[in-house]
Amino acid sequence: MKQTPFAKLKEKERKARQNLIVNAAERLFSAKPFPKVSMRDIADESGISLSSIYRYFPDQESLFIEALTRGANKIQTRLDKVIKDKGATVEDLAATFVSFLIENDPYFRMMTHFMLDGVLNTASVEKLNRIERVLLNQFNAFFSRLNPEGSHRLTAHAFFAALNGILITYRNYPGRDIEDVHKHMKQLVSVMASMFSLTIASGNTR
Amino acid sequence: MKQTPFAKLKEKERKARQNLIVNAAERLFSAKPFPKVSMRDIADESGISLSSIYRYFPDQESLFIEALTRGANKIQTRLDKVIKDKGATVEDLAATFVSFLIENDPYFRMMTHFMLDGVLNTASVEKLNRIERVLLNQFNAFFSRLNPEGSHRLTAHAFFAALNGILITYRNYPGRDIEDVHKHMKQLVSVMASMFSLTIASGNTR
Amino acid sequence: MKQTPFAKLKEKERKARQNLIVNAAERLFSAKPFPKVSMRDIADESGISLSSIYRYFPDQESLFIEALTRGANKIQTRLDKVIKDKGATVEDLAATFVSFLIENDPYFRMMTHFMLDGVLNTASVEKLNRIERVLLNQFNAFFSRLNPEGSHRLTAHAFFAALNGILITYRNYPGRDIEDVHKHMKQLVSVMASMFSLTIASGNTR
Amino acid sequence: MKQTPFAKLKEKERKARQNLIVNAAERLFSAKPFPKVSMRDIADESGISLSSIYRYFPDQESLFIEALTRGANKIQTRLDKVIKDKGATVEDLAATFVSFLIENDPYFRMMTHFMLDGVLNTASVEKLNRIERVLLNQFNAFFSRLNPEGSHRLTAHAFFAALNGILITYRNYPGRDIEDVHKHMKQLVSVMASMFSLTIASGNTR
DNA sequence: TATGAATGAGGATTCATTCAT
DNA sequence: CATGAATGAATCCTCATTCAT
Repeated sequence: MKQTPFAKLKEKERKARQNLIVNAAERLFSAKPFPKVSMRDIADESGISLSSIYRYFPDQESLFIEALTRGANKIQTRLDKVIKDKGATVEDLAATFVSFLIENDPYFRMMTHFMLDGVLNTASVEKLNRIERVLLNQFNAFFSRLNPEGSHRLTAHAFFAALNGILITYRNYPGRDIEDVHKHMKQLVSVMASMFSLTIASGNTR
Repeated sequence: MKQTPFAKLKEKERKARQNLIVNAAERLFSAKPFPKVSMRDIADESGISLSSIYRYFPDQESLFIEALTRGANKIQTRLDKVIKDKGATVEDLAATFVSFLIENDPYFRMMTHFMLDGVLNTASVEKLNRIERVLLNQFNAFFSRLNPEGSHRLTAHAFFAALNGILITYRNYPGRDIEDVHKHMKQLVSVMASMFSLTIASGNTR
Repeated sequence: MKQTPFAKLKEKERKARQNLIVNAAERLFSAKPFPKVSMRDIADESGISLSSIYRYFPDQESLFIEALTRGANKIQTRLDKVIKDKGATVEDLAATFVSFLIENDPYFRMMTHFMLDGVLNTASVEKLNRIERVLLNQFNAFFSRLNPEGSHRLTAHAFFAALNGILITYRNYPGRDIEDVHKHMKQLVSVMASMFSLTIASGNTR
Repeated sequence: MKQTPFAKLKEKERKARQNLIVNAAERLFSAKPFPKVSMRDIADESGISLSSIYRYFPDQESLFIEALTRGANKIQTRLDKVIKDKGATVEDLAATFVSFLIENDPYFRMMTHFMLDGVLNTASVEKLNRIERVLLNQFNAFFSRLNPEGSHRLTAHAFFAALNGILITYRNYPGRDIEDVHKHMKQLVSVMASMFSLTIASGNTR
C-alpha cells in the first residue's frame, strides 16, 4: 500500500490530462452539435495526440459520458443553490434546470442521445444511472422541504420527465426563431411548475 | 377519365413499392438505433436495389419522414377513438399515446431524432410541423370538451411535452427490466394525467 | 425504293424528336456546365422519357456530339457572314469566333472535352473531324481572299489553334472577374489578329 | 536544433509517401482521361490505403494540383535552360515547351482540366495562379532579352495561349497517327514562333 | 414505338480505433 | 508513456444504360 506519494502524483497527472481532453471536448461542443465532434477534433483541440486520448478513455463513449458527467455536476451545483435558497419556488427550480440545458445544449443532446440509444459500456451505464439518481434526489429533497409530509419520489420522477419533455419537444420547434422558442419553453416551464406546486402541496402519497 | 385505370394501376404499384421500402425501414428501426440505419440496410432489407430506392424517395430524410408520418397517422387514429369516447378521461388519452409509443418504439425514436437533430429539407419541415400541429389540436380538442370554458392551447403543449418526457426519460431506465420500466412509465402517466385533469378543470386561461 | 412518302414522314418525325432532345440539352447547357448535364436532366427537360432518348441517340456521347455539331453550325454561319463581308478584317473574324464561344461556353467546353479525352464512337470521330475541317476551310477561304497568292493552310491551322488557346487559357483566369477576363481575351484576340494579318499578307508559302 | 534530425526524418518520410501517391496518380493519368482517375484508383496504384491518402492530401483537388505543380516545375526548369542560352530563338523556347507537354501528356491534360473546370479550393487557386505567373514571367523575360525596348507582357500572354492552343487542338487530331500529329504540331510551333519573333522584334508597346 | 422501372458500378470523404516505434 | 501512421468499414448519393411491357 505504499508507493502512495508517487502513485498519487501519477494519478494527479492522469486526471490533469483527462481534464485537458474533456475541456477540449466541451469547447468543441459549444461550436458544433455533439455528434459531429470527432475524436480527431478533440485531439487537435486539446493538443494531445489522437492515440494518446485512448490512454485516458477507452473509447469515445466513455469520453462523452465523462463530459456529460461534468455537465451534470454543473447542473447539480446550480440546483443546489436553489434548493438551499429558502424562498425558492418550484418554478425557480424548473427554470434553473431548463435554462441551463437551453444554454448548454450539447449536454442535453448527449443526455438524450444516451437515453435514446442506450449505452454499451457498463461503466457508462453506471455513471448515467448516478447522474439521474442525483438529480431525482435533488428534486425530491426540494419537494420534501416544501411539504415535509408527503412522499415525492414519483412526483420527482414526473417532474424530471416533464422538464426533459419540454426541452426535447420544443427546442427545434420548426418555423420559430430561437428567441421565440426559448420564450415558449419558459412559458411551459411556468405552466408545469404551477401544476407541480399544487401536487406537491397536496402531498401526493401514492 | 381517360387512361385512368392504367394510371391508377401504375400509381398503385408505385405506392406498393414505397410501402415495401418504408416497411423495411421500420423493421430496421426496431432493431437498431435510428441513426445507424443506412440506406443500404434498407435496400437489403427491402429487397430493392439501393439506387432504386432513390426513385421513390429523393433522399434519406424524406424516407424517414415518410415512415414517421405513417406512425403519426396511426397514433392520431387511436387518439381520435379516445376523443370520440364520451366517457374518456385525460388518463385514457395519455395512456393511449404513451402505450402506442412504447409498443411502437421506432416511431418514438424517429420523432425524437428529428426533434433533436432537426431537419434539412423544407418539405420535411412542413410535414413535421403538420404532425405536431395535428397532435396538439387533438389534445386541445379533448381538453375543450372536458372544459369548454378555458383556453387549453398551452396546456396541450405542456401535455405533449410531459408525455414525450416520460418516454424519453424512462424508456431505457438502466438496470430495470423492460416490464418494470413500462409499469413505471404508466404510473408516471397516471400522475401526470391527474395533474393535467386538475389544470384543465380549473380552466387555465393564461 | 418506293415507300418513300411514308418513310419520309417517319424520318421527319424522327428528326423532330431528335431536335426536341438536343434543344433541351442546349437549354440545360446554358444553365450548368455540360459535364453536369445528365441524361435524366435532358429527358425531363425535353419531355421525352429517358429510355426513349436512347431510341434517338445510341449513347450520351452521340447526343453531345450532335449538340456540339449544332453549335458548330451556328459558328460557321456567323463566320460565313464575316467572310462574305468584303471589308472584314482578320480581327473581325477572330473576334466573331471567340465572342461566340465566350457567350456559348458549353460548346467550347464540349469541343475541348472531346479534343482532350477523345471520343469512343467512330461516328462521333467523323463528325468531330468534319467540324474541324469546315472551320479550317473557312479560315483558309478568308485568308485566301485577303491574299490570293499564298498558301494559307498552315496559317489557318495556327489561327484556329491560337484562338482556342486564348479561350482555354484565360476563360477561368483566376482572381479576375468575368468582365475583366473577357476584356483580356479580346485584347489578346487583337494582338493575335495583327500577327496573323502580317503573316497572311506576306503570303506564307511553306 | 534540438530534435531536428528526428523531425527531419519524419518530414522526409512524409514527403516520400506523398511522392508515392503523386507518382501513382501520374501513372494513372497517362493511362486514362483525367476526370476518370478516382481516389481509389490512386490508392490501389500507390499501394496506400484509400483513407491514408487523405492524411497526405486534404482532398482530391489538392492531390491533383500537387501533381500539376510537379509538372510545372519540370517545365520551368527546362525553359530556364533555354532562357539562359544566349543563342536560343523564340522557336527553341516554343519547341521546348510544346515538346515537353507532348511527351508528358498528363501534365498538359491536368493543366487543361483545371483551366476548363476551375478550382474550388482557395489554396489551389493560389498554386495555379503561381504556376501561370511563373511561366508568363519566363516568356516575358526571354522576350525582353531579345528586345529590351518593348513591353512584352501581352505578347507573352498570347504566346502562352498560342502554344496551349496548338496542343489542345491537334493532340488528338483524328485519323492521323501519333507521329504525324507530333510533326504537325511542331510545324505549327514553327509558324507561330516566326510570327512572335517578328512581333517581339517590332517591340509591341500596347 | 414509347416508357416506367430497375440497377450495377462507382465516387469522394469520414472516422473510431489499433499498432509499432 | 506518447504518438504518427495506417486503415477497414461505412455513408449518402449519382448516373448511364438496359429491359420488359
